[in-house]
Amino acid sequence: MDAIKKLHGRLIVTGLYRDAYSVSRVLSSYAASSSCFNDARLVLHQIEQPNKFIWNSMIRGVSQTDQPREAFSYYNQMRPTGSEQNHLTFIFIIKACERIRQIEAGKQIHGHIIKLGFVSHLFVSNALIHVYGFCGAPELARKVFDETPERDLVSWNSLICGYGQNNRMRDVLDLFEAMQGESIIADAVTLVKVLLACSHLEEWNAMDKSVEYIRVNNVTMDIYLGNTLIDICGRRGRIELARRTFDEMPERNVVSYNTLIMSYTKAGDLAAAVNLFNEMPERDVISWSSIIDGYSQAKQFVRALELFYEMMVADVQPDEITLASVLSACAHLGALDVGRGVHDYIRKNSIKADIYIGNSLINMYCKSACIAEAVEVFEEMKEKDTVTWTSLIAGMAVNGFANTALEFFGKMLGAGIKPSGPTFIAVLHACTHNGLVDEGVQYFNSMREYHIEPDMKHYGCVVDLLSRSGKLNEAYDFIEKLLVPPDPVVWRILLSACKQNGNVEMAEIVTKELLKTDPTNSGNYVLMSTTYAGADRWDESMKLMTGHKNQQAVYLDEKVLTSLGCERYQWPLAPKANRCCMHNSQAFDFVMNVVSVCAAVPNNNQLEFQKVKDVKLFQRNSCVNSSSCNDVKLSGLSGYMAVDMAEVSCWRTGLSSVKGYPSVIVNKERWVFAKAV
DNA sequence: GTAGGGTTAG
Repeated sequence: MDAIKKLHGRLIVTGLYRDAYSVSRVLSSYAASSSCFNDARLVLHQIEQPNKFIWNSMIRGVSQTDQPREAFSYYNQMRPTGSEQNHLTFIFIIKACERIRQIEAGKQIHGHIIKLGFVSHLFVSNALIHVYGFCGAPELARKVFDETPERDLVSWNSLICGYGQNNRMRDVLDLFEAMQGESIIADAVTLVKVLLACSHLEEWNAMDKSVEYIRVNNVTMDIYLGNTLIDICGRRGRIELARRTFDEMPERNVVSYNTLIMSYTKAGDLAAAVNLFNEMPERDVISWSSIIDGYSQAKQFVRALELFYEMMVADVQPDEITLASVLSACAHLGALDVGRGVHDYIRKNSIKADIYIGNSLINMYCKSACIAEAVEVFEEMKEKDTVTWTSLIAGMAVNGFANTALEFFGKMLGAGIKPSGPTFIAVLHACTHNGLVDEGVQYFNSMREYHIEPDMKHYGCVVDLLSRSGKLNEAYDFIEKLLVPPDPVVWRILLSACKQNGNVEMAEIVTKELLKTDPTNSGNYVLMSTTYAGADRWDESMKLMTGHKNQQAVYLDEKVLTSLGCERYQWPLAPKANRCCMHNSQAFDFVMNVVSVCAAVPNNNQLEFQKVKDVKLFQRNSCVNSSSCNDVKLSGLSGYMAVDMAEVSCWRTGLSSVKGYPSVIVNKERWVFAKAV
């Protein structure tokens, strides 16, 4: 382009700028580059009688800018100046129709083409086939295709692309068949569309045949075809075939790498994805988004955020897809500060705030207990779907706004938004946290009216609902009457309610049930043991505990303990002791209690999150029982928070279930039980 | 002097 500018300058200096040939070369080069299109406009103004070459250059050029509509203005200026359109004029103006996606414009141009006798021009009719397919009228494309006297491979491909564009996958495969009937050899372009159609229709036989076709007919495996093959192999879980395709491709580009990275993360092979990411010669926004998403899928949320920072440092602009993924990582971590930063970034950089971004923001704010901000985002959203409503209702339900949650559920139904399974989980949580037992049961019974089949999570919610209000017998009967075998989680919810209610008898019955199906889960022993402890039956409690071997040393800094609010407990630690031995699931219990204490500090988010951060530090040195964590998530026990290996998210609540909750800790010598003060 | 068809993320 510098050379063109130089040439332009010389023309002006030497007075040759009126020389039609030289000037048109300069104009054509300017026009072909969308960043220099304005220079083309200026040059055009200097030309008294632009010829068709110049008009064509302008039409082609402007179609590629963000003002493709202007192409019609140049097209309409052609005739009065005495220059006539040629076949290229039509090819270029049809591209402009495609850019603005207006079929009416295409039809109008089609009329001109017929009038001026260009329909029989192969490239022109191919362009027509393509524009009709692209603008949602594959029938019209077909009509041009059928009526045209001459066809080539591009005619077939254009028609096939039109069907593909309009999700007419079956027609794509039919046309491929028809091609073979006419002994036309397909090329890479055809095969890209055919393979995608097979993948959409999950026609694996047809797909294998198409791959065979490529081999038999020596179809060139170019970048597009290779990338497509990697993609669909990856989606189908045939990761080794995807890799082989990648390795055998004569040429690769950033899409090849991105596609294979996504195949790996989908297959759960994060290490391979990371290796590939590190090997990439260049990375675009999709590369970064894919690897960030890969870390999130592997639940490595901290690492996901680190990659996001690296992306910013590498000066790659994140888009709405990246940011939605980053917000989800923030939500998992309860990283409110980062989440707010992302929200700011979205506003300041006019990132397209689509429904995914809105939903992610709501989720992030709700997981950070910032319901007011979640509502603000909700109200700003132009379009809302089931996820939008459900996220907000769930956030309200577990953050002490149960009534508002139910009110919003009513509004959701009123707005004609279909509730989903998770919506009912949220609604049942709201009832549980508000003691609305009968209403909760009614909601549960109404699920089938919305064609939603309750699953184990819903059963868990109902058990939680009944047992939290002391209806342990009803909860037990409910479990007994289930038509499917109850998940251990469901029993465990009841068991922990027995503990809360000090109902040792039922706890023993439930534990017996639990040990039948889930004997290796240390959480079961802990719950029963602490139930005994709560009833001052220390011998039985100790026996259960020490009989279980899975012990692990964890390091507890006294300062950390104090900063965690542990002074609320009677710590049997020697004054200078800085470590103690803790059972896996006691470590879990410990975290639970501590976070509950944090959660009970009203209106002090900052304090709360500071503490949660420390809990994370603590957690890193311990082995927290992850199945217990899932139980917590499901049941909303212990102050409505969730803990798991890689995350701590803390939801504040007005209730404090801490009081009277026995905490089990241990000193160097022996297990000691301490009761909450 | 200017030409037509295809691939990746929630």
